[in-house]
Amino acid sequence: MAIAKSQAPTLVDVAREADVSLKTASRVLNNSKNVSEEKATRVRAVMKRLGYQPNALARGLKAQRSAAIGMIVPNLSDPFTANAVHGLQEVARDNGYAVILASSGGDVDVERSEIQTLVGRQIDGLVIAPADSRVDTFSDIIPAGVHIVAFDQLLRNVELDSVTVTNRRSAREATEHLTGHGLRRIVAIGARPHLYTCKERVAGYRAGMKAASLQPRVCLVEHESLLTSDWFAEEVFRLQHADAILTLNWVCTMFTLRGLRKLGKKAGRDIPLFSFDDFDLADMLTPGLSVVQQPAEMLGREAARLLVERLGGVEGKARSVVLPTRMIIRHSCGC
Amino acid sequence: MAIAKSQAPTLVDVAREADVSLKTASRVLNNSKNVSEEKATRVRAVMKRLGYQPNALARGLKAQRSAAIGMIVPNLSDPFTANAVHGLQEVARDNGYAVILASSGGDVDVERSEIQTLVGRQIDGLVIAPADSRVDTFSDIIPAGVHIVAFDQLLRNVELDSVTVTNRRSAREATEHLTGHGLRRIVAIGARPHLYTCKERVAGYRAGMKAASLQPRVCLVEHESLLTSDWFAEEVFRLQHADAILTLNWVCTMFTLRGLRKLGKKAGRDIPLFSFDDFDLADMLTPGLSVVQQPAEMLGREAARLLVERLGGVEGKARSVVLPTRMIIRHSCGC
DNA sequence: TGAGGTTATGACAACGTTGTCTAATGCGTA
DNA sequence: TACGCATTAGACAACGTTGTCATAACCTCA
Repeated sequence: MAIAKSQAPTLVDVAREADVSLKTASRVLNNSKNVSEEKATRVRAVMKRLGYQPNALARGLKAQRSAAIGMIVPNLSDPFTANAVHGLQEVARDNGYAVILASSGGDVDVERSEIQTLVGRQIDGLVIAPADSRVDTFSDIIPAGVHIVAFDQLLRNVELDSVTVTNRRSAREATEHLTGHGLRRIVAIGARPHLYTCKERVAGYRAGMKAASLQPRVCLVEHESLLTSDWFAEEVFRLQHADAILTLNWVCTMFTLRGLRKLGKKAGRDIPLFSFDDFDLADMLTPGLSVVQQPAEMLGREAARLLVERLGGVEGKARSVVLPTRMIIRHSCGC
Repeated sequence: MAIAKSQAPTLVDVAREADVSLKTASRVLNNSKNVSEEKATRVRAVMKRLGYQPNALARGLKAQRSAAIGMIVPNLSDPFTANAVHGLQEVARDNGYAVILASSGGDVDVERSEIQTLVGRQIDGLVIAPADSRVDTFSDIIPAGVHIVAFDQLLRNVELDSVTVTNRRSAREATEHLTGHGLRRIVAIGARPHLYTCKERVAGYRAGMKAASLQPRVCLVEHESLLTSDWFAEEVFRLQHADAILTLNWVCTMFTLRGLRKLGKKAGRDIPLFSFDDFDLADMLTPGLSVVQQPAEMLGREAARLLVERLGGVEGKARSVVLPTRMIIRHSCGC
């Protein structure tokens, strides 16, 4: 193991070594004016020699600003989320912010407690994919001055900066694509109906069905894990007589593919399927999955951008970034 | 928007409101002894009323301990990594640690600079999936007292706590499974040959081939993106006359599936394939992909556990946790 | 020559918390 | 009564940094 410093050097050490006052060393560190070139050079040399690294805790304490942002996601295992965090993290880093990650597991209470922890860490801003879109369950514990960006989901009755996709339109277009194939008993399958994305996508689906004068058939469950093969047999096939399926998020798609297979039905071949969220290898399934692709990484980048701008002093009312999705037509829809 | 505190209350505010000294309030906060039940109750009530949240920056500064750990990963978009971070984050949280996430993109220089940032943030420990296993490129910038856990990769000539899987044995078993099918010209395809995992898996593959008295055929590229269909046509088929393929990580598998398809060959059907890393829907491909499944989330949990134990005061020489993988035989291997 | 301004420098306090030390009180015991 | 000891309480300094202010040296121009 390489030689490690037994004690990390502080600015006081630097100042002493360079034979200047603490304040002068501080000025050099911050590139302030009013430091002679001679001393500045000397200080910089000492910093380099000692491997000096400013203490972000002390800085943050003094400046009332931690240069860190929090991000709360429901579940990092979802590729959509993982890619979003990836994008967010890059933009944050490029702007000098660290990202403290927390996951709520979709539970409002966990979410709340994670937020409190983050607030205690003096985050400058928070990007949150709310676990429940019905009410604002957290603004009351976030001090003024900590900016919030709602990610993916929106909250009712709250004006927050937000980043979302065209959920309603995308769902409608996907639905219309299916009705365009002459399919009539199209069943929309979604989960966590209290989420904004779910509601919007259902609304888009309904609009698409209505446009084709078809009766909507919505099957929602509280949690994706309820999408078992038995459930499909009963709800989707016996009750709704499905002749096509629209899944409203990635996890639903997973469970649907598995549930159908257990019933001996192959998605796309035996029953047309359109789904939300693209993922690696969706194109390698047979038939390839037709999907509404969400720009996950870009969503993360935009969330970071909004937040960084706010932290940089941008004022004004809440801004909403709505990114378009992309329909990727493969073959599972019947094409 | 709910009413937000115009200014987050400090312990001084709490003490004043409760009419006790700052120190007494501090004692209550930390459940120290020597506080009368009466004052303790009063202080706790005030804390609750004001929504007091301790300032982690100040605490960390005083205690020389931030209760945060850093994690550096090459790429969060890889499901293996995402799941690992997920596991790590949970265990860290349950032990009172926040996770600051950084990604290196597999670049040693980026890695180094990210580490310096994290060190500046006074992280108590670091979990790192090194971007290059050849040399220790970072221990010199990490102060003594900051514990390190090597994740997934190992470093040469360095004794660090580490969490890895049985790379060599798993690769050997996968290889032997293929040779067991009577396949002879099995080509191993890997990327980033400087990584420990790659070397180990290649070694395991060689052992497996040797056991069957077969000539090893190793095709390594610097980066997965070089695995184009042209490359496959030339390297794998024209030069090596492959009659089966073993891919050594998830990204390789992605590129291989795509590259083969462009050549009009279907992995598993036209040419047997075994691969490292399971992923969602690997079972839904036709044929289902036979894989070496890595316990990604558990790896993350173990890394966090090792680190938390060290931070809790566990001494002694470096500990290596090696987790077993699981062979999931579907049909792409020829079964 | 001297008033007024600019530049370079450092002493000191403060951010919010906790460790150290001292003080005051009550109580049991010689 | 007087002493020691345990308990409770608070004053103060310190963690590492930066903002505020004071000071000294050096200009410039009348």
